[in-house]
Amino acid sequence: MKYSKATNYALHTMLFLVAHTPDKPVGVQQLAERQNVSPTYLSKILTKLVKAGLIESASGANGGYRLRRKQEEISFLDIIHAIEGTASLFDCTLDHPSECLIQQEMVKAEGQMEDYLRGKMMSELAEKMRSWH
Amino acid sequence: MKYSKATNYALHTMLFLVAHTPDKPVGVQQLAERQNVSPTYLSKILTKLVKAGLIESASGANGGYRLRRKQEEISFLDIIHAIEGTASLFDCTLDHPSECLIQQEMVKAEGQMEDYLRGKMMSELAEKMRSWH
DNA sequence: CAATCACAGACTTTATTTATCTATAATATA
DNA sequence: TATATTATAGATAAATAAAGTCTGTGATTG
Ligand code: SF4
Ligand code: SF4
Repeated sequence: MKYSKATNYALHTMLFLVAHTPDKPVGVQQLAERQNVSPTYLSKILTKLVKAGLIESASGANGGYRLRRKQEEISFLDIIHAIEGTASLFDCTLDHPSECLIQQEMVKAEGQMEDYLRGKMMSELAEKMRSWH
Repeated sequence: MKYSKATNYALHTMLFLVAHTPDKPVGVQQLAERQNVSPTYLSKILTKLVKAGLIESASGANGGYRLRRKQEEISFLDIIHAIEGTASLFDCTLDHPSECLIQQEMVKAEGQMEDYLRGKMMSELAEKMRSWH
């Protein structure tokens, strides 16, 4: 079990957009270079973020991506859910999974992780960034 | 990102071993039937649990698997780590991941889930089982 | 109109997971 | 001791998922 590289790309892109000057859209090419990933692939990932309402895109010259919400309203969980989906990490494969005890505990455990990620906003990260980089 | 089916099999097997009469080893055939999985495949999974020291195996007639520790000393996390490994769920693929802020937060989030799983013992589950099944 | 950009879908490649098959080693018991 | 029974190991195959490419289309700017 691993987070996908797509999630990694998405998180780093969001962090960059947050740290970057607001309002001016950033093209996928620039974003892709920083992460050593092909623009077309990154584009596919960012489209998911667009559909999730986290960023917005502008076609044409001087187009690109920019934040849609304020950075203090974007959580890690928002981004991760946009990429990985919201399904549970654990699926009881047996026939009566609706009341599966194991399943229940696994979901609770996952909930702990999600709670943390839900509370972790991009603004906080950007703050730390500024004092380091 | 999903937990593997192997983890599911391992957890259910452990739960069965805990709920079952202690001391008498249980063969992989019996364990496999309950979960609709091939004995050889399950065997491979259980061997990981053996190597992790959670259960022990006995060859030959009347052989099989039995718990090695007391059930109140076996946590969900023990089982999951035995199957999935202990590596972090998130790998920053960029060049300076040692001090990656994103990585740090992801590891913390994962730690929340692990804390829950570390505290969840098989004995507690077996308890609930008894009052249901 | 021409250049620039995002989007969509088909496709390929690579990696991982799941599962099978076969042969070997250990053990009980008849 | 011989035989049946059971776990283990390793090679391999099949299925699934993730990662990445390619190409064409549509929107926007200037
Ligand atoms: S934990 Fe109990 S209820 Fe859930 S699938 Fe396993 S046996 Fe069934
Ligand atoms: S979060 Fe900052 S330090 Fe970490 S990889 Fe991204 S840019 Fe580098």
